[in-house]
Amino acid sequence: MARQARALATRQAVLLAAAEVFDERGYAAATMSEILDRAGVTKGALYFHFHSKEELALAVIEGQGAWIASWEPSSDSPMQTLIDLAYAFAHALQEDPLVRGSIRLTIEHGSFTQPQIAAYQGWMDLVRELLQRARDAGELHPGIDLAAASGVITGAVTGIQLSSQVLADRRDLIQRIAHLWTLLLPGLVQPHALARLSVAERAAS
Amino acid sequence: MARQARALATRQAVLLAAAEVFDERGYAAATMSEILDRAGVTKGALYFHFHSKEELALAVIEGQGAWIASWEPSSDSPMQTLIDLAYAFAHALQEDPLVRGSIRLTIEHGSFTQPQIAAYQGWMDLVRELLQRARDAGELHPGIDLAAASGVITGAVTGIQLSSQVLADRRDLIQRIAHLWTLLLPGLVQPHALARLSVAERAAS
DNA sequence: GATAGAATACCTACTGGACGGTATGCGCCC
DNA sequence: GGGCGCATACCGTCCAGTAGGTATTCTATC
Repeated sequence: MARQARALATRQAVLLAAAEVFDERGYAAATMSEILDRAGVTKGALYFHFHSKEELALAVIEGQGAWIASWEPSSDSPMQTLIDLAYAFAHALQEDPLVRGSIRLTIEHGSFTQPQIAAYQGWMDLVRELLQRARDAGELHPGIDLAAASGVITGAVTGIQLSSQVLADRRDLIQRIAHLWTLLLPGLVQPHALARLSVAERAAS
Repeated sequence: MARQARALATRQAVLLAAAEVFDERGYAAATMSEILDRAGVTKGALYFHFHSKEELALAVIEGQGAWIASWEPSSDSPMQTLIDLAYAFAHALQEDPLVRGSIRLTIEHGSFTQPQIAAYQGWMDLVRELLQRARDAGELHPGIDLAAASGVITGAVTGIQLSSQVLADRRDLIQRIAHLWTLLLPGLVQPHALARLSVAERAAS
């Protein structure tokens, strides 16, 4: 382990640089040279750790799963947890290059289809599970289609994130998420539950 | 006009082929050769009509504006018109290659930023105007922020379209749009108006 | 309504550069 | 001293764009 300390550092540097470049340019327009330069690493070093551009991209996409796995649900009501998740994700999109790059690669379709679908599915599963718990807690309207609702929520967050990125470099992302929840919750949760939810972002725990 | 008949045909063929390839591959991964082949046209012909790859892409993006301009609002309530617009757009995404390519180029950011923002803005303006009329007609909840709502709606449609594309090649797009409206309308319109709206797709006029 | 000639529309062959990937070699730590 | 981690130089390919020539169609003049 110790002898790999340097190796691990360069690997991380490459991964970070790759995520940044993929985020800014997209997969096809990203060049290995730019990743090299930004990581401050030579070609030999990069290709020692990642055998191809595609493998590198897949490693970046993995970052998404890592973020989901590392996310800790608040000990609040399921619905409130879902709301908080959206804000936590929004902040990750603003600050964590790996998440940013990962999302862009997931959204761009063409080369990878398989892992992209898996990444999407990871999100939908998480949202759906929270919705399920919200239903069990009696927060949701009766008759809500959980699969449909989780599809709408993930899709809407995806799109809102995207338009915020194109129009304002994600600076207004938090606000837009707030607007989304404001409009979406009345169709989702029962009035008594709605009254107890804080739609705006809450202070980080 | 008559003397340009042939020229116009090839120009259209190129534009169509370009839209298809851009839709399938994205801007950077799209090659002029593939566009050439698919259009059944030679390089000289293409470069006579479009002087660069970028110019070609911009021409495709224009298709979006053309679609908006050619769209005719139904003579129904403003809110119903907005709902119908989403379905009409969904069908265009399923069937009209120019719209498909146009959307992908708009969503991919990087090279064009300026025209992309304009395209986005066109959509938001249209949605906002319909919302304004809906408010004037007393359909909306009081206190709805029109700018915020139009941002949420366009963003949500964008993202839902995208996830439908990645996950199911847009086959379930109509359904997903229906789910979106089902969840979104209660937070947007007043109960008496909601009762009069048909959320599902209506037969084409 | 034929003819010249001038645009217009298109074709083919080519070029320079950039890109992803590789081969080979060298130092440094266990 | 052996393999892990990295450096450098190089290769083949592909791509956007161009140069220069050719066909096609319109216009003008008779």
